[in-house]
Amino acid sequence: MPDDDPEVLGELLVRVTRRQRRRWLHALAPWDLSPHHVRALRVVTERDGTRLSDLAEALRIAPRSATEVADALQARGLVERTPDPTDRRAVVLTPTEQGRRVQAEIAAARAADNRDLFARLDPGDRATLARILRVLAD
Amino acid sequence: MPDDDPEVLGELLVRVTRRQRRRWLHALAPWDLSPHHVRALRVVTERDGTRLSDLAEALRIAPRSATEVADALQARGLVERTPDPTDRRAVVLTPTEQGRRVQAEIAAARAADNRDLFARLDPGDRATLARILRVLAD
DNA sequence: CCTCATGGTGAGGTAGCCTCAGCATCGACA
DNA sequence: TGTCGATGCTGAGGCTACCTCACCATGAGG
Repeated sequence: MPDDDPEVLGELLVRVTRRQRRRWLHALAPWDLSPHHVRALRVVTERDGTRLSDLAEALRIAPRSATEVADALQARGLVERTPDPTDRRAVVLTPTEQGRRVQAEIAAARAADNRDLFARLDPGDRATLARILRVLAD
Repeated sequence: MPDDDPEVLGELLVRVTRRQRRRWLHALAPWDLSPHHVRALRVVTERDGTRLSDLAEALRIAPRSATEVADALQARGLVERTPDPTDRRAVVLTPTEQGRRVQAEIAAARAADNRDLFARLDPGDRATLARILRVLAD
């Protein structure tokens, strides 16, 4: 089996990402948040004033499920629900002070995680990998 | 942000694998099997005569959950439960004829999927990618 | 205004995990 | 050889994260 066999590459790719996912899960433990909640928190802190429907779209889940994600983040004191001033049907989510802090901490943890993983490559290989991945990501 | 920034690399990596996962999910639709069930079927067809406890370990789930996975595959006529001749407490799973056929078809689909994805790279880049991923996979 | 579309949520269902308890059997040891 | 803790599987019951469907309030265009 040659080294550029697509099967081998696919297998390697899943191995690397599985490994990385596990590391990430472990790194997340201190905050007791699922990756999905983390993603939601990130969406909410990125664009200030996120509608539930926007959140649903960003997370690619049904609107009804976005309600539950919002409930969870709100219960943890990370976001607040406030009425949308421009549409009285709508609700916008805004991060609390704690939400912003947690989001920042988690972003730092992710950065550290990535640095850790890719530190095994020299700068040249990192650039090469980036180029190749860009081709695959389209 | 330089091209070899770990953050960028991490982001690219998840983008590529998310894309690939979606393609895979789509490719799997004709058989109406979840990725997890596919993985289970593969485990069972690889080593002939798989104990439930072995399956649980291979899938990294609790033994009780392996029972359910086995139920599902059995209900679809893909595997059979037979008593273990060497231990009357145990149950071994063996693929049915149909199970083997489905497993082979799915393996072919995966191969096609991988060929598709990596066809965008020339052989040199494929080999380079393999080398780099091997470093990351450890 | 009236009507239809849109934003959020209650109710209720499913899939896939889990733990705990229970039963049969195994294997080691007195 | 009888006993007893360990092992293999499964029933019962629970949790989480999704889903659809129905409902209500509000918005926006005739």
